[in-house]
Amino acid sequence: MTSRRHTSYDVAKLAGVSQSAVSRVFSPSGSASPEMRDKILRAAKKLNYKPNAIAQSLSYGRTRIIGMIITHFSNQIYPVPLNAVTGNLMESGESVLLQIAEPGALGDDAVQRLLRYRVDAIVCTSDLSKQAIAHCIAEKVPIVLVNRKSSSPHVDHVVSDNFESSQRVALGLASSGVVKTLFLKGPESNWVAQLRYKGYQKGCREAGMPRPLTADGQFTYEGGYETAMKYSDRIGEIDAIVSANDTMAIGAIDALVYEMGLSIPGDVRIVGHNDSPEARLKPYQLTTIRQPMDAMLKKATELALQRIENPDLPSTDIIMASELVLRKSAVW
Amino acid sequence: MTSRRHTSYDVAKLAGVSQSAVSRVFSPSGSASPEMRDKILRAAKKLNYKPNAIAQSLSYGRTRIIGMIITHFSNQIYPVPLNAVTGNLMESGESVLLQIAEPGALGDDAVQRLLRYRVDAIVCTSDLSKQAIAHCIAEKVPIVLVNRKSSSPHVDHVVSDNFESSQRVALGLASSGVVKTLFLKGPESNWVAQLRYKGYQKGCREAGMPRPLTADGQFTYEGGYETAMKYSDRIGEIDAIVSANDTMAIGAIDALVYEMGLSIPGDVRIVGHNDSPEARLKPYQLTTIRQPMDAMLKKATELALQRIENPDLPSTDIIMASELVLRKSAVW
DNA sequence: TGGCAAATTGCATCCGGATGCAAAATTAGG
DNA sequence: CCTAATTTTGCATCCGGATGCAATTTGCCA
Repeated sequence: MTSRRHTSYDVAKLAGVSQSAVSRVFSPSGSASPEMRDKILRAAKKLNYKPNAIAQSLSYGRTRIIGMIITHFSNQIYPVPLNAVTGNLMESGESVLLQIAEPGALGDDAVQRLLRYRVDAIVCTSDLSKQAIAHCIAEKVPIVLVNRKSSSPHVDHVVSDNFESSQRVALGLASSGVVKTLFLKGPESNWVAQLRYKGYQKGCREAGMPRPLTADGQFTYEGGYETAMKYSDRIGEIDAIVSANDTMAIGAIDALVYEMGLSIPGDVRIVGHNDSPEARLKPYQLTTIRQPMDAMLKKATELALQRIENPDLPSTDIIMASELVLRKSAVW
Repeated sequence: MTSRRHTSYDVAKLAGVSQSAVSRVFSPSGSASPEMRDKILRAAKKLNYKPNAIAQSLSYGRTRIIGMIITHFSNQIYPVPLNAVTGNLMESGESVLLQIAEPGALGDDAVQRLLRYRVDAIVCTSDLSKQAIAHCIAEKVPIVLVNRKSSSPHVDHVVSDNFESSQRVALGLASSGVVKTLFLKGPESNWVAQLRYKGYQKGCREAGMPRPLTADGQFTYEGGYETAMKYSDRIGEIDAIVSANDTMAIGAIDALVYEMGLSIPGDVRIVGHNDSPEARLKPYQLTTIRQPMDAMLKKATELALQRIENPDLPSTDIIMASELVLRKSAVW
């Protein structure tokens, strides 16, 4: 089989018509007579012709590609329901060009690469520099940040109510008699981690609880595990541990229950954030805050698609309500 | 700011040279005098010009994009270390166009979309029809299957030793005195699931164990959980449960330990496959088979890149050794 | 059946860079 | 200092489709 890639010219020649006719038959905006359409479609089928999306992009001025930047956490994939994104986009005929950013770092390189491919928009769950965002704006590429914040007025945001939900955790715990707590923080540089911490502090103040003890668990299992071990002698004074994500909470539980022989929620209550898959497992039954990541990403892609159509829309900030998932590890 | 997208023509005009000069300065193969290079780079910087990758693709005949098709499992992201792929590719200047296929279905649509974008190669962890593969071959797009098998001689494969590793599980269990076992199967249509089942059966035969009982858990937590519950009255006769993936094994453990009050490995031993993140958690400590998914994907992208350079290489089948991870749930 | 509007089709050009070829400029050698 | 070899640079064209415009055909109605 000597087949090379067939083009609209090949189809045109085979069907005995002009290239523009072929183009028109394959374009929703073009029209053609029934016989012509028929002739061309037959020829196209024979050659297994499909329009070259790259060439289309070049003349159409749109690639129908959405750039997506996600962070991966050390040895664990960032639990982004990617299918929420791609599923949503596939219906509108868009594809996803993926970039993965290191957890701490800025996704600036990723942005550059995406811009070079002239993606129609960028959905990003990673930190970006002001400059990177400025580039997107200058090139008029809409950008939607998911659970991140930028000060630029030209950027859409989709976030969950991180501050308020953590605040409510404090109030809830207080209502069940908890007084002394330990808060497991995420990385300083992480906006979400900070909000959850601040929100929890505020909640403690409002509830009349003392300032929580705090420790930095870097969002990792080991961070949670080791923090718990470090507090082993003082654990008696602590009524509850609140963790900025589930991974650290799971680590802490493993230390408390399986190393120190404590029982949960009997000796200590635990609350996490994110409702990750482990949280619902029988040995944990972790009370946690579920952010509707699925819906958030779906919304983010919708916003992106909207803004592609209508670039001058005022920028939108969407805050989606998290849901408290009360399981056995802490109840109120 | 009225900025539109700047092109090589804009840069050329600003620098007072021809467009081809600009192109040459930005192309590794092109050469230019130092002053020209300087003038152009200055102008380019002023306009923040970067070559349009789409336009480059069109004339270069390569997109520098790798298509990737992954499956997602119901409510859980397929645990593909995507960063293994993208990290590897980023170094060679390639990007990833992502498609997500439904678990059962064939990724044929995904292939079509990728072909329309003229990706340089496809890496796929999903099932594909013969026809889809034929299309790739006809269009001379290299395709690498990860943990799947096709009969086509033009396709590269990277798989783990699914059959042999499951076989070894049987021998290992037998050596520790296990006789009667239950095997938790994955979906019929899944090639990996089948191999693990067959391998385990073979191992049983070799070890002189009776044929294992079998149940279909569809690779899901619920599948494992419910199967275990169903066998609750006969669980006394069973020495060990072997599961074709960890998710089902975890489900089974939750049922056995937290519903039926059994102890592991005291009453039943459990073995899983995949070494998923949950497997190492304290309450499970699941003995499992770890396939080097990271290395497999890395190898797959390497193969793809190689074949892009040299399409006539004989096709390669790589089988990577899995590793037995002995934890508490079963020891030998 | 003539005449005009509407639909069909093809031609030419554009999208943004890459590159073969030839003209112009530089360098080297005698 | 002049010619030949070499480098630098620009012109023209190509990659594969989309589309405005004009030419051609078809259809409709009087």
